[in-house]
Amino acid sequence: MSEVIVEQIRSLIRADKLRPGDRLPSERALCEQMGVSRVTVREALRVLEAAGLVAIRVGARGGAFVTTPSSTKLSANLADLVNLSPMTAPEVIEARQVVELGIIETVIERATEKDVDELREMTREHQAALKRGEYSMEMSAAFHVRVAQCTHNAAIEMLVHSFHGPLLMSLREAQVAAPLMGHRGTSEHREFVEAIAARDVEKAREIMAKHLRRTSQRIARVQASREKGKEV
Amino acid sequence: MSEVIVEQIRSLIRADKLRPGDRLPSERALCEQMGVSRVTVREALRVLEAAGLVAIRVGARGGAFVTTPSSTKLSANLADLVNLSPMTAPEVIEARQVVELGIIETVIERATEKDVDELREMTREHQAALKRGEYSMEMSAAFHVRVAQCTHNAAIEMLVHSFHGPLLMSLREAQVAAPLMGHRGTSEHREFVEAIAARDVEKAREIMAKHLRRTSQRIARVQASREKGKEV
DNA sequence: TCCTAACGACGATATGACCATAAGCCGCCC
DNA sequence: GGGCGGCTTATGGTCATATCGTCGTTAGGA
Repeated sequence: MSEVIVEQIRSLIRADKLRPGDRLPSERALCEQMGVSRVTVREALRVLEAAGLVAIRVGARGGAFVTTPSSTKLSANLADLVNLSPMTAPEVIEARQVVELGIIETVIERATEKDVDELREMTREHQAALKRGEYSMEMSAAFHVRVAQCTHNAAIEMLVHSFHGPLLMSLREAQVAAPLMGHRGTSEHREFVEAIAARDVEKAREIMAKHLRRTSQRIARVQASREKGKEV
Repeated sequence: MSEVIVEQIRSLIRADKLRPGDRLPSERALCEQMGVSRVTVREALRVLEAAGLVAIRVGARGGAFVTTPSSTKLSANLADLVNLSPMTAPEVIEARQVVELGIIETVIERATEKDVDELREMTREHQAALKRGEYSMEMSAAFHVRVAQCTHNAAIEMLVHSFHGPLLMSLREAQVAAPLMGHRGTSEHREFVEAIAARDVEKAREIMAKHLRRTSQRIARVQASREKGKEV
């Protein structure tokens, strides 16, 4: 079975026998090596690719390369869960609130001067973009991710990153990206950064709580109107 | 490309044209329908299967059935990320602490009588198992997941559930499941349940914080000894 | 009526062939 | 002599066909 091949390669990667950037043998070589047909090997590689463990390039010197995994695939899977399972967008938002509020203390504790400077720069750019009418949900998401990076904890960063994918998609699907009310959003971002700079946990919590509450209300309205649309 | 097929089917599922339990056409039928070969269709189905969107059964009346997605696959992916990416076990634990402490307020707000009763029953069973020498990490994980269920939020539940998978694996790999120090763990669990029953947020937080701190120290020791083992 | 054996539908795998792509090489032309 | 374009070749992508294992299903016999 091809599942066996998948597990075999996966464990090779886990055991550090294969490291990110390494190239696996060619499909034809793997066939021979494992004693199976090319179809089977290909199915295994496809699964690994879908899991984000390898990237496949075509052409000469192509093949399957071990990748340093990222949260992208995870985010995509999460998006599926949100859309297909008993998990609803409001629930995801609530989870997001737990995380983003929960990390504030750590953020304030660990944010470096560089972190704060970059956050300030980011809010400046966002407000400029807003004036040009180019402010987007992606920028807002980027801000929240950058805040999470201040924890200097890859797991937390990934968590926040993962949450934004599904939410963005949820909004995009509903095609309501236009009326952003970005003014209050960006100025809240700026206030939040200053609270971090001042190492004021209480204030930062307060601002972020308000900010997330507004966002969640907006998404709730979107959700409601979409449900309504379904009924019609 | 088979990616196209994947997206096509995926969007069919998203658009509710295909619902959980539905059976997709047979491979041979899909070939004809999409104008591609069986290999291509199979690769697409394998990817969907790996993503947890369909389950494939063999034999007569077999085929690809749309599944109601669960967090299982997501959890597996998360485990990969933990093991393969710059993300370390201590980082995951910190993230877990953020979530499990962050939800306490919600847990206390929403826990029903039934929730509390079941938690009490669970701790009783666990203490009995401990006396029989059968207490395991799985039981501890189950407790934390059950607590998360009290939020009645599928996203949060999945989050906590996902965290325990990688951590358990991390411990099992290091083969240190034996010396559990389960006595303090289970009694802390019991105290925690009573704090929930009493709707005492502060006390619950305090107990859980202490509990998680002890667990994280234990895992840190495991990590340290494993690193040491690697060097040798 | 009930049990069993043959049938058919369907996925799993194998084989061999051909196409598309892209990197590297070599020769041609300036 | 150097730069550039076409050729070579390794490699993934796709296809057609064939065979096998696994099941429901069903028909025939006890």
